[in-house]
Amino acid sequence: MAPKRKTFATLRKEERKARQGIIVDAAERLFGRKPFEQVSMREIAQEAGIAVSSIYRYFPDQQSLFVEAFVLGTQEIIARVDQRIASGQLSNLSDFSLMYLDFLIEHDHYFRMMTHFMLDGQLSGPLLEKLNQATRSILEQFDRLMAGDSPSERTRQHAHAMFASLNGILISFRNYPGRKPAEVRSHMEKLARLIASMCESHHRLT
Amino acid sequence: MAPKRKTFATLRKEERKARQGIIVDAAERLFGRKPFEQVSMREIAQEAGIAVSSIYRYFPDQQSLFVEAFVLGTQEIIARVDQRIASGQLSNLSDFSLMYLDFLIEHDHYFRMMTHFMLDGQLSGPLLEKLNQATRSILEQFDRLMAGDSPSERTRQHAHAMFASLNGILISFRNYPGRKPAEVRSHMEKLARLIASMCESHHRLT
DNA sequence: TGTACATCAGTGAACGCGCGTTCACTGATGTAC
DNA sequence: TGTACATCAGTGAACGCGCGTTCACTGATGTAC
Repeated sequence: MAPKRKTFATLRKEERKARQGIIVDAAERLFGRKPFEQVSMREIAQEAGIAVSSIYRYFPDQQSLFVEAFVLGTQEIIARVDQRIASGQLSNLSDFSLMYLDFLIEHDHYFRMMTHFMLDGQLSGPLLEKLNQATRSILEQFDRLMAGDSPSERTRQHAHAMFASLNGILISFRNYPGRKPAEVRSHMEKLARLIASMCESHHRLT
Repeated sequence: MAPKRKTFATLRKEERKARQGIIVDAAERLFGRKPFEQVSMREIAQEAGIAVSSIYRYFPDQQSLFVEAFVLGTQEIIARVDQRIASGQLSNLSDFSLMYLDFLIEHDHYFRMMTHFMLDGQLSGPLLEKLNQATRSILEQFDRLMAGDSPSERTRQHAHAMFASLNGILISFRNYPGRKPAEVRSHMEKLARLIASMCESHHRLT
């Protein structure tokens, strides 16, 4: 009895997870179309092809749903980076920075959420913990790449500086007035490369 | 008749400006207490000691009022910087960066607004223009300080990088989990100094 | 000086809207005996 | 195999709230003759 029940129960769990996924996917599709703060539960329901009230079977409230979407995004970027590092691309800081930048330019909604959560931080306990974990993971990626074999306080600082700078570039020039998206992007990349090289040489020399 | 009428009219204008100022001040006081997106017209009215509908005698809508508050903030920071530069303090990039940082840490609501507008950019024409002008002014300050006597494309890039990095520091570590405000601040300052020195030496050397 | 009129600050009450969330219910599927 | 019961996905309609904004009005002050 125990194994059989377990299998059935597991299946249920999996189906539930799959349904949650459908809802999150619908939300992310909408995030691609408009600022995520403006996406309502009604819209998500419509996009997912279900009733509004059904969403509440899978998420206790709107914030949890949004945080879930954010966390999935984080996992995606981390997986992507890990893979590239393992395959030997992404050896220097400049490449890594560009990849981080490009990911966030393309997944703009994800960047918006990140900024929004960083700016507000009015989250209840467990959600906040999830988010901090996500941010920490990203920071560690920077850290690992710069540290090479010997992590140190100094390296950690450079990693922080680099992380902050890239976020700052994304914030500060995203609405660069009078520029086309492609121009904005190339300007951002130029700046990222500049800072990365500054950071690298400084880290090497001192 | 012409001169007399003019005087009267001018007085009226000035009184009007003064009343606008009272409303903006009330708003800013509230911004110090809670995130500015959460400040409602009703609250501002109460804080200013007037009726809600009275606000609409002085501002066409909420957004204009907020933008006005933001623009005044920008003017304040620029005036402050100009003064210090004129008086000979603030000769190097590091000092300048720290001052910029400190201003935004202390006027947190101002930083929030800045980020919010940068992130959204869903403003109608004239308001958008006002904001861009404000941002440009700040960027020019960076530019002027680094350029010394010979402005160049390269200098401009370094200024941009510095500007972005500082904004990024403010965004990325403002909710550094488990740190007290004083610790956060000193961490931010450390990073700002690090980047400024990287930037300075790089700009000098190459 | 007195009178009729224009201007404008200021107001309380109401409008209309969109939102997140809850409720009571249906119907299908699985479980126990 | 049949029956009574439990579980749970899914739903449409409604609740309640807070918000920005508008409206019709009052009363004070300035202007013209």
